[in-house]
Amino acid sequence: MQVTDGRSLAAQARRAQIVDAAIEVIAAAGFAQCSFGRIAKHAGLSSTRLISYHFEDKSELIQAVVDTVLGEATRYVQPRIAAAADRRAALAAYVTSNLEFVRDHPTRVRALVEIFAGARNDDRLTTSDTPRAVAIEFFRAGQQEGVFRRFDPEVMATVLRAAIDAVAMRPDVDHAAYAVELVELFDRVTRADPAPDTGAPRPAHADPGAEPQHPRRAADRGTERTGR
Amino acid sequence: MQVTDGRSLAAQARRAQIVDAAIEVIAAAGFAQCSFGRIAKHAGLSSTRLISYHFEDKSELIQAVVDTVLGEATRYVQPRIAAAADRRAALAAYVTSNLEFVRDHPTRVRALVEIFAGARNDDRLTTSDTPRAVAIEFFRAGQQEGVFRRFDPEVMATVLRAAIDAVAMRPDVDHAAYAVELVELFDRVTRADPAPDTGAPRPAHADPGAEPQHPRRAADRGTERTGR
Amino acid sequence: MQVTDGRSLAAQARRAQIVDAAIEVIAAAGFAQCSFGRIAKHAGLSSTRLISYHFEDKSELIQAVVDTVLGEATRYVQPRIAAAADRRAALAAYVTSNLEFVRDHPTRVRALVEIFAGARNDDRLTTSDTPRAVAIEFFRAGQQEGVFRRFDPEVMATVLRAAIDAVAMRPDVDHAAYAVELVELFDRVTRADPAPDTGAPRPAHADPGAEPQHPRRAADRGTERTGR
Amino acid sequence: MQVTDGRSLAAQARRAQIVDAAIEVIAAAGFAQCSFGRIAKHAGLSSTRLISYHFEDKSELIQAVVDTVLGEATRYVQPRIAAAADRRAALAAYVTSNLEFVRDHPTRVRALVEIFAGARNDDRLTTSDTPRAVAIEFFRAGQQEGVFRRFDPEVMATVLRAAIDAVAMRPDVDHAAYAVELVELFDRVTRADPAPDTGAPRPAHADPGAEPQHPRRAADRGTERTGR
DNA sequence: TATGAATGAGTGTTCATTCAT
DNA sequence: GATGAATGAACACTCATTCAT
Repeated sequence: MQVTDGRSLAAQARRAQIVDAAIEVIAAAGFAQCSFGRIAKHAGLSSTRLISYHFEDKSELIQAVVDTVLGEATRYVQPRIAAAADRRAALAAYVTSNLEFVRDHPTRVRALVEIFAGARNDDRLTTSDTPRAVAIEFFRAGQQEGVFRRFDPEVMATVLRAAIDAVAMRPDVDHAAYAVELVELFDRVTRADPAPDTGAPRPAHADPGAEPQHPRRAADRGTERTGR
Repeated sequence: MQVTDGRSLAAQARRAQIVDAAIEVIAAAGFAQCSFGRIAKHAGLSSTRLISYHFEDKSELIQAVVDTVLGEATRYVQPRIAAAADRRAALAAYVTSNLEFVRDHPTRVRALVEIFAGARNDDRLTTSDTPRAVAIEFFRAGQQEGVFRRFDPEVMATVLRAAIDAVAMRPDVDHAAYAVELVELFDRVTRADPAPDTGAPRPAHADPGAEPQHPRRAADRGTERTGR
Repeated sequence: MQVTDGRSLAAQARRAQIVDAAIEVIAAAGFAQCSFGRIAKHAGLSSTRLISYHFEDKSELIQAVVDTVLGEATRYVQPRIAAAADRRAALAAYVTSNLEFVRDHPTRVRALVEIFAGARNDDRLTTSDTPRAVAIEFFRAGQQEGVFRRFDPEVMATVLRAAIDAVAMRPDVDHAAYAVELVELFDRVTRADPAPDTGAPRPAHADPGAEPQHPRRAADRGTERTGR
Repeated sequence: MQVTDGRSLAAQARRAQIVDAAIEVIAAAGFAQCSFGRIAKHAGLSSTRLISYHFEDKSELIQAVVDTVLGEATRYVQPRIAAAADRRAALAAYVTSNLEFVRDHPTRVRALVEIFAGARNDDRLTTSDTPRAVAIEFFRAGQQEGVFRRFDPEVMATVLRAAIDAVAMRPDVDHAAYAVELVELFDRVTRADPAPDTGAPRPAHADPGAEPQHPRRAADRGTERTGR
């Protein structure tokens, strides 16, 4: 009975099996219909007792589903962001790799979205590192670097996550095309305005007092755009 | 016993009372927890029988909720869109009035979003005129007029609706600020690129009143689009 | 407001309409599923209140169904029996006309059979002149005339009624063929044995002390049989 | 936890207890009134939950009732038929043993008849080997052997079954007398007519042991039948 | 580690009936 | 003569959970 993280290997395998069954049930029938009975039937277990044996209660099972899928997604997306040459490429990588993960694991992502949509506060889901929070931080950093224009990072993060999650719920979507569109969309809407070549006053919403944008980098981006 | 639309006034009032109670229950506890029992308790009814007396079915009640809220929203938003000077102003009016409706009726919108998120296909909700479909048509028309750049109208509509609906689920949001941000965001991301041949400076916000859209220019942009 | 039997013509018509609807519901869905709600829906009534207005309670409605159909059947069958030349022809007429009535009014007979099969003692159905009682009397009379052999009239009546009622529940049956078979069957099984041409003792079950059978009539029947 | 047929002994006992209670409720109150609540009360169970725990469905419970009683009846009747010297004796044994079973287990047979009368097609009862089908086959075989006269086996089987089932619904009946009558009745109505060419006297009851059936005679009767 | 048995609360829905016009 | 509104009881069924091995 080898033990890691306080659980034997057999128990870990059982938990994983149950989590997988739960994911499939949720994705197929929705969070509301995800009962121990359904999961047990889907997993071929003789009784629901096996589930309540391995999980303290239902919310612990749901928590395990969230942690599992979120972990997988993070392990897929993060290195692709880290490999990006600069922050704008990172944004593109973020969108692209997220949509790739959705494409490759539609069931798991659907389950996640269903849970986030259906769970209530009293279900006591703890998601310390919610994707939205990560995105907010990402945009804030980009703005401090002067790569992104001035906008409310929370709003933009909300829109970004909503746009990605929406794909998971539309099974008919062409992921590749959607990805191209979304990359273009968020590139347009986040990029800093080009430095005005005349002395004309800047548009009101760009705060002149903020970190000035490096002309060189802006120019780079300009040509980059032209080349597309 | 005056009768409109085939139902007595008393019955209409009861139905409205029940629909309102259902909305509040759904917004507070979620679609999954919206049972006749909860609704009856919330509305102070003596038994759930009163609900099944006035509604054939649970799905008929949910349908009534959807029709009610969707009707209210449409009656609020549509005249504001119609009053806009041109399509880009209409887009701003769309975003703004939608967010105003969310701000003024957060409970009702939350209920609607919960239903759309939680309902499955076999719940047979009939929403002939789903908001997303309306938005798709809106963007398509704007592209034909040459006011919007080339993008996939379905993707854009998905993002637009997702962005608006997301607000309803975040009760802490500053609606006014959010509205300003979203207007700016969707203006940037939809507007047609400036004609590349003139070096003339372009105002950051194209004032629709100052620069009337001529069919000819729309045609120009058309060729421009073709060149991509 | 003309009145017969204590009820106005309009009320009589309504009652008949409701009775007809009840018959169709019972025949189609069974006695157990025959609820006021179903009847009202089938008859196109806006509420069940109309039914409970015209009938004291459910058992009165069922009683009305029984009386109606039983009356119709009696009015069809009785003259045909009365027109028969002798009792054996009357038996044939009984079987034949009963099956004709079943053929022509399958729905009504089905309803009747469903009621008799499904009703319990506490449903307080009063059928003073039940078909089985009539048949018992018929066989008893035939035996006294010496036309029928010795058998238990109750058993024979039970079998006769069961055989006829069974047809109503088998919608695929060829009524004409069934009628021919049943006539032959009950003729064979009821007819008095031919007078033994030897002095051999009669079979045990024929009580020699009972009314002697008229040789002439028995002979008639014998030739009649031979001619078939 | 010994296990037979995939169920523990305890579970089998519980199921049997519930089935027995269901039988008694159905026989006493009718199929329509057979609810989980009534069964639970009759069996002294604390809640209906115990029933739905041991049976997937109400229809599974009813199916269990049918299988149980039909199995018992078959196990009683079949060896008695098999022990009969010839087919006519088998017919007598069929009637007699059926009525004996009815006499000894009136409640169980009543329940069975109630179910068959009250169940509808959508109750999806699977009775592959319905008693009527067995009877049809029995008569067909007897005709091929030349033991039975020409008649429609389906009609005869319908009458036979209806006659037997009717007894179960008449609690006041003298089973022994009824059995004697029915045996006589179906013997008379099924037996082949005597060959018309010989003037030899024919015993009222053909003793099967005395007059062995020769294939040749069967052929004779075959042509005789063709002549009708 | 696993599991069969049991359970009370709650689901939507149907029922015949009563009340008040 | 007709009807809309209301109601308590019962229906089969599902739920997560506890008990006892």
